[in-house]
Amino acid sequence: MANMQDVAKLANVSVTTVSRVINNRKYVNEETKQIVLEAIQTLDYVPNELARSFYYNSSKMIGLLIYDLKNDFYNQFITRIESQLIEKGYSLMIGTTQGNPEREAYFLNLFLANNIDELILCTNLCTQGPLLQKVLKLPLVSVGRVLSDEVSSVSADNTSGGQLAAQILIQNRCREILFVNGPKTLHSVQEKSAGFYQVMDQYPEIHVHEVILDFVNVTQTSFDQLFRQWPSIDGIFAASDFLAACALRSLHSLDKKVGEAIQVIGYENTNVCLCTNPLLSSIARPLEEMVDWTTQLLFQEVQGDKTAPRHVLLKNSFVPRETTQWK
Amino acid sequence: MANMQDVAKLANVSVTTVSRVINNRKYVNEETKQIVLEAIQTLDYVPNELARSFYYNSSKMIGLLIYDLKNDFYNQFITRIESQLIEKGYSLMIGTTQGNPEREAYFLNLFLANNIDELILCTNLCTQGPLLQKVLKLPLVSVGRVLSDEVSSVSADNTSGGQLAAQILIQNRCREILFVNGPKTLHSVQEKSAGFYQVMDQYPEIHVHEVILDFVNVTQTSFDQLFRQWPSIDGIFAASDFLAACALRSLHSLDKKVGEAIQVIGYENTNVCLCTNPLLSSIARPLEEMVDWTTQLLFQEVQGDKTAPRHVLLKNSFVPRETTQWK
DNA sequence: TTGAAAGCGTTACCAG
DNA sequence: CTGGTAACGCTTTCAA
Repeated sequence: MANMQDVAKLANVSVTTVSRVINNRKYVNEETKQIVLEAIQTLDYVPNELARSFYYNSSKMIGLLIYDLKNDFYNQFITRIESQLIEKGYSLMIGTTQGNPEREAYFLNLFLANNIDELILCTNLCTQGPLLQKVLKLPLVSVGRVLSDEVSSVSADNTSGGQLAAQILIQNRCREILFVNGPKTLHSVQEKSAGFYQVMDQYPEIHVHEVILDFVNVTQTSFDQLFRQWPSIDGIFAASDFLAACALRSLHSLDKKVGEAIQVIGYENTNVCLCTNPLLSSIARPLEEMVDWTTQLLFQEVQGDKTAPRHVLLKNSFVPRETTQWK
Repeated sequence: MANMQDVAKLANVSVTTVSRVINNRKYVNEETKQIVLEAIQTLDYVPNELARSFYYNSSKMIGLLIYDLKNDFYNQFITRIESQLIEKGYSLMIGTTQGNPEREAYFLNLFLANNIDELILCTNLCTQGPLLQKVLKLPLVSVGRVLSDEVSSVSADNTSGGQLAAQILIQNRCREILFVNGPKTLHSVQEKSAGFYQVMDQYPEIHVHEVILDFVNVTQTSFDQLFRQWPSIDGIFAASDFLAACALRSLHSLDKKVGEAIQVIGYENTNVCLCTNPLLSSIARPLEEMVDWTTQLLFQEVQGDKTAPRHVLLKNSFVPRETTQWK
């Protein structure tokens, strides 16, 4: 691969001049510029970004740590934020932890060693000790959860999500509700519950059955049993769309009219909602707003304002589809 | 951030010695080593990977260009291959083209400028001219499609996928089949059709209705009309799982017993299959094999054997679920 | 077993 | 407007 020296030699100028041409600096004669550009063309010269990053000790890279790539929300998040970062001349380095502490440490070290300029966290951190200390020195933003007071964050208010679901079910005149919750250890689950019951507690005449199911290891049969146990359920709030999808299959085999005799609301508005039968109504996080805030906080931090972490909390919204009736 | 000099100074040795310690070279006294390691500890020193890459003119990075992150198959692909590459000391730099030629060029240039060591292509390329020339000089492997004779590739034989679907439907005694195909411009679609008809043409008594639908802009209503037009359809082969999911919703509203009165087979075995009602049977690509071959070809190429591109063609398999009956 | 110095490709500074 | 040179952090070679 040709380098700046080669170009300089061919164009009969100094490397300094070549550098000036490449970076579009002033103080270079138009004619000289043309000669240099030609030389660049004929040599197929590409500036070595590695050398440049090395010199500036800044890679123009932003690390993004995430649990995995399966999540629809974070997929859309990545797509949108990547476009915004490209515009600012940055690109994304993505690491998936898979819930594996070693992978987490591996990627954090990789990010650090590659001098990423900023860090976006889309997952919980289990790293401790010196590595964590180094990470916390970076400008960073946590997305979807508040990690600590010191780390800026952008998240959606799960409490409002729970409230919203409760309100919709009540509006739709449900009287006996199945609340399919996730593991209580998750902070998001706790918030969701809190919001849900905040509203429900105002309606003592409405009965709520709460049940805790694993988000991934669910099958239709888990629900078959529940519906046999409580046959007069007329509303369901599921803590994930996948959970809701399983419920729908069970309801179908029991010949219940979903959207009429029984209302179902999922959570997170993933692509699952577009494949179920009937199409699943769900609670959605404000994607665009979250991305825009993340970008803003990120570059606010990079301005050196590392002393003032901010926590942005946004509202969820309801996306009606076929599993809820609405006027 | 501390650098090697700082460590050397603190440990009262030369940078050379520090370098030796870091890289676990021999010819360094055990005591000296301990002193250096301590210095590294106290200074929180992290070797600057950028400087190292710069020196070696190799980033230990592998570029991966992909259409987007929504695809379940490629998500799993990335997850698995990333683990294999990490083991070999490489990491992944991911670029999503979104079908945008500018984005494609942007990422290819980014990869080139960052001296990626190898390239994995999980999408078609529309880049031409000098950029393409530079890209083709890299060791690269195309996944999912044969790009050209000169580029090694790993893909699944869509012809076999089409054959497989036809065989299953016939085994299950379908007599009037709806073949919901995608746009003929796609190479994969052509292959699939070829395989499907290769088998079907041997059974003149079976009737096939072929219909071409857009993979993404489909709704249930597209199917409502088709089933009204051909009410005695008893088998469906859809060119994508999403297409099949839409068909299922339509069948449901028409009260057809799926899996009994009518058999449905999707394509690609995405997570969609786990959300439909009933659960969708589908044709799957051999993920593990594809990843393993990709890794192998990649490192075969990097050994300098750039002159002998190989094309690996693997077989698809059938994943039975609830939309097909089977003994 | 250790260290001094050259070199990787680029940019910034200072002289001309 | 142009060019020489130091500097960025690390590895390697060669000499001690």
